[in-house]
Amino acid sequence: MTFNYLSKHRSVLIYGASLAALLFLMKWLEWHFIIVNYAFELYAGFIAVIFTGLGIWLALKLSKPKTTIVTVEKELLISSDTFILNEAALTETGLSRRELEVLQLMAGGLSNQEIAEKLFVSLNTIKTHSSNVFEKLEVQRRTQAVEKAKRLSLIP
Amino acid sequence: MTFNYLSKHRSVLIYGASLAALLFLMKWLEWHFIIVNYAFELYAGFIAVIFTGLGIWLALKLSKPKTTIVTVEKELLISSDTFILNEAALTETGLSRRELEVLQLMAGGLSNQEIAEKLFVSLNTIKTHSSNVFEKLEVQRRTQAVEKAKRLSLIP
DNA sequence: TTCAAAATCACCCTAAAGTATGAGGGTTTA
DNA sequence: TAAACCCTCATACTTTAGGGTGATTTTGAA
Repeated sequence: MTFNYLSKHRSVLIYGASLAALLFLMKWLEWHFIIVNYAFELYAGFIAVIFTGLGIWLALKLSKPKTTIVTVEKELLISSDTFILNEAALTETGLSRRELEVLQLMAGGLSNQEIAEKLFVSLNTIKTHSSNVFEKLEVQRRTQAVEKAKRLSLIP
Repeated sequence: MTFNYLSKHRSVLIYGASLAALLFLMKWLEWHFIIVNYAFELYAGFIAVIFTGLGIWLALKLSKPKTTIVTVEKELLISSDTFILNEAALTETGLSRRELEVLQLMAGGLSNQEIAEKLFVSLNTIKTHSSNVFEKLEVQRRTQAVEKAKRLSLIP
């Protein structure tokens, strides 16, 4: 902002200085070569061209850039695969780390036996865990547990 | 494009005409009031100011608007709840209408007994259907069936 | 160090799920 | 009309899931 204002002022000053300088040049020429009379039109044309250029330069310098804002809407796919665990729901349900782990494998379609093998624990342990999961999620079956867990964003 | 070019041309023509007219005016003034000698600076200043203005006008007329492209990313939720059944996958798996129906209820977390009651058929019928579903989806358990069905967009 | 969860495992029992086979009745299609 | 599905149901059997109880060991925080 401040820079813009300064540059604006400088441009005007430079323009004024140029005008003054040219007039002095004219005066000087008038006294040294008496050609004012028979070449007035030439001088006028010369000044006209010069100051037209100056005007153009001034205008370009001072004019605010005409900005055409083109709004391009860009589609952003959300949610699709950006999974963020719902910490709030997790703490509210009171699911432990291990229980969440079992729940995830459950959602993957694994049987309790397969989960047990994957986690290197006994089948009974998984049964205990899954029972706890059902209780904490307030459901009766694993399919319901998976469905609810997905709704709560506990699993992708 | 063509309009722009024409307008450009017209501006240049107007500028040239103005210049010529001013020179003629000068000439006329020179002949009618012999004030050329003692007011040369005044004339020069006059011409300078006039053509500065002309230059500014020209520049503003000719300068192309600077186009700034602003990309605005607009979040668009897609898919989230716009479910479209994957007909291709449906025909490929060879699932019948009833089997798909059972699959949907299965995904809702219903037990076979509940599905049977909802569809007013016997538990055995649902067992048969679900067995067929598992076979056609090439899975062993209902949780796997639900998972695969969702992947194939057979169910929301 | 102590105490409370959390994790582990074992039994027992019931319920639900899944497999296999057969069979009757309905619709569609070559 | 026969073949090919589809829907229905039954019976019998096996497997898996789930509920209940109790116990031991780990672990993390006060």
